[in-house]
Amino acid sequence: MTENPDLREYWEASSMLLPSISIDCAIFGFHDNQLKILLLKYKNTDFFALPGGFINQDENLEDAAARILEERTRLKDIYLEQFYVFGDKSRRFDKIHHQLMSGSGLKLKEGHFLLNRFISVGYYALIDFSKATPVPDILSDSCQWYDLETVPSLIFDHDAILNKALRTLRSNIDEKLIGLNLLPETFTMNEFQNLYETILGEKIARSNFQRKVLGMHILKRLDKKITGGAHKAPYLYSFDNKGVGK
Amino acid sequence: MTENPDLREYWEASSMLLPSISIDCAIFGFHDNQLKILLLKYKNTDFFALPGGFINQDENLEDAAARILEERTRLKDIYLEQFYVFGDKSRRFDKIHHQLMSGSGLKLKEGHFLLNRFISVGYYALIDFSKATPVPDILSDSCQWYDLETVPSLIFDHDAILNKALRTLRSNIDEKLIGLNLLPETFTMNEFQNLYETILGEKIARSNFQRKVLGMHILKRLDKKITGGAHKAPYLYSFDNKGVGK
DNA sequence: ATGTCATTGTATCAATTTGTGACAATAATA
DNA sequence: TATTATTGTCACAAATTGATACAATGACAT
Repeated sequence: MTENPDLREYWEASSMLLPSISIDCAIFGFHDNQLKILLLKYKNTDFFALPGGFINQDENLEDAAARILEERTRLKDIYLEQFYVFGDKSRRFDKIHHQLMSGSGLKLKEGHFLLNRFISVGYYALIDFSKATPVPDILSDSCQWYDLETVPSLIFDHDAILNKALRTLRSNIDEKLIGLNLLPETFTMNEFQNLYETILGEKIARSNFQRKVLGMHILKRLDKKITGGAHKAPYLYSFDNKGVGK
Repeated sequence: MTENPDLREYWEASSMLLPSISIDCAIFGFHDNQLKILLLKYKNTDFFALPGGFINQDENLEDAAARILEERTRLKDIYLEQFYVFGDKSRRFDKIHHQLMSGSGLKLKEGHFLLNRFISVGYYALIDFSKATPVPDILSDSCQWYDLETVPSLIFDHDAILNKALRTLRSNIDEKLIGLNLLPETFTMNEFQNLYETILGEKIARSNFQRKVLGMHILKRLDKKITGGAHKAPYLYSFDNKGVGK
């Protein structure tokens, strides 16, 4: 039933993996003033999920998360942060897995490791949207960005996972210097403010925002200016990496 | 070599457990104006560790943490919070486990589950010191409170775990209403302030602290007063549980 | 070139929050 | 009844945050 050698490999790797543990990644990007989330769609189904994976026996948890992220985005050395562990006993998704597999023309043998209960470590990643190259995994036919406003509903308990990721993102917005990872190299104050407003879901007074972030001394003002519209040109900024942030 | 039936049971339960995953608990109490941590000392060794355990196949992660906590303190329904997952590949503690076991007159067979790599979910618990009854586990001869100022060094990576727990506790002090769980039913403003100062490791101006916490509207002032010393008697307070906290 | 336009950078003042110190009130003790 | 140490509260200063105003300035239209 499975002739594809990649699939075979995927299948038989389970003895190299730590049992019972998985990783799910909420990968955030920012584009067109919208916060985006990267989702997989399983082949021949309408099932969406957060990218995830497992941990190799000889791999650090952190490295496994980074690897999973790299596999879906082609990006290395990315800001990643644990946000929660999902460990309910209901996290045995055998029925859904059977459905997902049949979408790929596969049948899971009884006792297959995917049919077990998993405890999943949630990581969120913040990436520069323009640099990512979304790559579907072997069971999915698309890996795409979705506006957070209009996310489809997700399988497993991934709705809850995404929700928790978002709440953590919001509450970390100041201390974790989130802009640094979601914005491109250079950006205007306006773009930075839009990111804040989008994550927090509320408007911020322009002049106060400027005062606040300049007061943090994390920005370097570039003397160049941008060619925008019929109005005063804004400065460009970049983050001033003096030992801070990723 | 092992004749003790409890030990036998402990031994053979491993097939009921989720493999590769453990839980470690940093259990905090507050007494004599000191923040305390509950530690186990392994039998016939000088090895100290945070209380920990494993997750039953049919048990929620959260419930497992609560059970482990209850086993060491006899307390149910306690404030518990995840703070981090420790997942380095170096977390295979076979050598130390062999040493620990020989303290209990035991020898681990090759392939015993304890000799594998574990990923550990860290929980911290806040408890009312006066209500806890520390209970050693089957491999330890003491379960005792230690001043955080003078904690002995811990085995495995438990020093790092305790450290992370403390940092999380500090940064959560305001939003998580930590006093509610560490203080007895009723307490004076001074005791509350001492708790804050101890956790944060810094002095707070008395009048500001009072203004701040009263402004939170989480305290109920009890009209009674305490019999203290030769000075004005302070009010007693209790937490005003209007849907907040635990 | 010149004037118009929309947006930007900064200044200003009000409102709120936080830091510091002072002081009267008061249980227990002498 | 006076003394003492601590408590609850207030009053003011300093700092932070919120709201608004306004001059500066690229691009475009004329």
